[in-house]
Amino acid sequence: MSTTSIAYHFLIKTLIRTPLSFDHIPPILDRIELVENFETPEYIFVELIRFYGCSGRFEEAVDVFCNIPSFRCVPSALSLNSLLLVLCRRNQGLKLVPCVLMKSRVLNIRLEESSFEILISALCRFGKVGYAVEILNCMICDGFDVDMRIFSLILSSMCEQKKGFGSGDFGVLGFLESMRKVGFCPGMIDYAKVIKVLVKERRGLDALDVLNQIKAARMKPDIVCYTMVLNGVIMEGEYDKADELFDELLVLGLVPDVYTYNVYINGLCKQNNVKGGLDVLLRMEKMGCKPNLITYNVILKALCKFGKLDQAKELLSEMSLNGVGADLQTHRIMLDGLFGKGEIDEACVLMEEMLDKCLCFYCSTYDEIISGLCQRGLVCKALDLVEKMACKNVAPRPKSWEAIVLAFSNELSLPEAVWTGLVSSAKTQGGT
DNA sequence: GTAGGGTTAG
Repeated sequence: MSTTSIAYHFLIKTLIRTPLSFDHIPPILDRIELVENFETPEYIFVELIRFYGCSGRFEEAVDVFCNIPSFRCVPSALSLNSLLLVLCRRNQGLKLVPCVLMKSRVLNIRLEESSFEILISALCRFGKVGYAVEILNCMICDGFDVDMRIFSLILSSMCEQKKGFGSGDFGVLGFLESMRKVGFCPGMIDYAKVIKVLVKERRGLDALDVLNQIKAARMKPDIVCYTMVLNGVIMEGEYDKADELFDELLVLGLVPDVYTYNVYINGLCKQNNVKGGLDVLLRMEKMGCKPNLITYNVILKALCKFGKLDQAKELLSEMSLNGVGADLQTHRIMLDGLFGKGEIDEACVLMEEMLDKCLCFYCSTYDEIISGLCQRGLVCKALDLVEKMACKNVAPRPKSWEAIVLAFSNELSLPEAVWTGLVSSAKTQGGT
């Protein structure tokens, strides 16, 4: 390498580090091109491309790349990749990519596996998985060895697409199948992602199918996969299959964790088998698996649904003894349960407690309680609650006001508090 | 050998 080229490289490197040096670069390049006659090393262009690209000057970066031959240099995938990398960072740069690819053909640059990888990851990042798949197919056709990471990346992007990729040949399952034919060996994470999407799309039986595929590939599905599939079949109401799955994972020597138990208990509760749910709760504790908030909420909800309020209250104190604090959801479940069983007084107490504890969210049961009180002629009590809600900035819905006004309809005039409440309620409704 | 992917309700 010539001393001159080293000097130019130094000069350019220095300029790149100097702020606002854009104007100084073209004259130097002109000089190298027209006055000097050394073979310019490619890495000088790589640095320039990165520099322009990182400054958002995509066109200039592309110009540098296209003009490389004028500098007595044969461009390779090295400069192409550096250009692709910067262009692929932003949508604006991405638009120039097709042009660059055509130009690189003219320049006789053979795309390398790494070039494809850059393009595919960019397309996946921008949510254009369809194009990523097309490029993947090109790679396969051209006889490239595709890195497993690329398959996983595309699969994972497919799974993250907002619009479900659904069934058929163009879905996740179709992709998985066709990629397996060209040598892709999905790992547990790949399978888990596919299962997750299927369950999310409420296709529990397809998820079960994938679980069987894992087994067919002589792999042992792990507890996460089992848990998701279990959840999937339960959502589809396939409770027999759920039982089979639970037995199966035990036979395989997998240890259910709190997620697994929660899903299973939820399934039992959905079958109205609260007793079964409680049994499993005992069993998991015995096995050393601590129930969490979700475990309790699921069972509490089932107990309340069947009006087993005493048992629910018992479980409530049990959970706090176990160090699991009730959350908003827990309170809502209990409130609904109490109200549903007609225990308005207790529901009132709980409602006040919730407001005191600053669990200050709007809850439709509040309105039901207020209406319920009004219907029983306990309008003063209802007004107390409304006031308490106001203190916590929780506004009753119009339904509550209607009930209150109705309760006063036999009287000559509404109390002032009701008027102001009504007015501010109207304002809020108008504003939203 | 590792991490990582998973649970109620709305």
